[in-house]
Amino acid sequence: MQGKPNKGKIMITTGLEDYLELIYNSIEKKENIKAIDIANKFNISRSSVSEALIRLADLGLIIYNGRKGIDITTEGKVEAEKIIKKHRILYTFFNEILSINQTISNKNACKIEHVIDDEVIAKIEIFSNYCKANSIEKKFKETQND
Amino acid sequence: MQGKPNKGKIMITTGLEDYLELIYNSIEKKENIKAIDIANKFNISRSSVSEALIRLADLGLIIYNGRKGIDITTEGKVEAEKIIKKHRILYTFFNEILSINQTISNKNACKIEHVIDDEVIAKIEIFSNYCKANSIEKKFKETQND
DNA sequence: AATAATAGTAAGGTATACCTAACAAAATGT
DNA sequence: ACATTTTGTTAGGTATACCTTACTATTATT
Repeated sequence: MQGKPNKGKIMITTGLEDYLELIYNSIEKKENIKAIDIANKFNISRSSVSEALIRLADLGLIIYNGRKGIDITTEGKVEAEKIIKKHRILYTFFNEILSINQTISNKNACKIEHVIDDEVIAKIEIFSNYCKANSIEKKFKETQND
Repeated sequence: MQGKPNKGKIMITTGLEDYLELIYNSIEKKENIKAIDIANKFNISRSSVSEALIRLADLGLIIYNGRKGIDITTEGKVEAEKIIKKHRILYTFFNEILSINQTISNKNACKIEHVIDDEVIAKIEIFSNYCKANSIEKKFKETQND
């Protein structure tokens, strides 16, 4: 039922997706991400990260050379960007349309981004834009205060 | 990272939640659900269901006596109802507000219901009602056809 | 340069969620 | 009633995602 990576596609698990996301973001910020940073961020052991990085490298998503550093491949970037885009769309919907605080919006986006289908995400994005274009989120927020 | 049941609460895993949901719905419909029905529904083996039912019974959510039948406890009902409510709210939002077809709406509700927080679900419910009360979903749908 | 601290790996362990194969008990068909 | 099929259980196996402990290699401190 679980853990079974989906069909043919690359399809990595929730955990690996999270680690890849962090690697991508760090590299974008020109930060030199190391295995231990991932361990600290997600509160998992160094050895678990070690294994996970080897897996991501096996999947062709990163280039990993131990202490020499972690780099992301083109394919890895594409995957990471997909996840980050989902995250951003969900976060925006929760925070800006539903007026849910940043922490909860982020936490829920983090979990849902791994399971939601592209079609649904696409619709949420369009709908969020529609709401903003028509100030629906403002009108909705007003009904919430009374 | 994964599979780790959350904090103190009852907290069962995605798979167990799905099975409990089916058990609850079958009992509501006065159907006599058996282990094999669960196996067929979720495409898993009889032995996996056997284990899962023992686990649900250990958690106090069902009463399981092999061939003698599956029954749900009060606590199990409460848990199942929570999940089913989340499912319903998500399904309605996807299908009626975003105009996503029933199959995709259902599939995504099935996955998200296990990870979304109560606060977010509550807001989605209120927002869906607000949309319907103001025919926002109809106006949105019109912009989609052009 | 020598020592101490940090970072990564390896080995071995746990728990979960599946699986198949073999078996036993119960339900069903004739 | 007897044979067949169905259903559930057991035993043993796989893969994942964690863990701890011990070890090694590198980096920093003095």
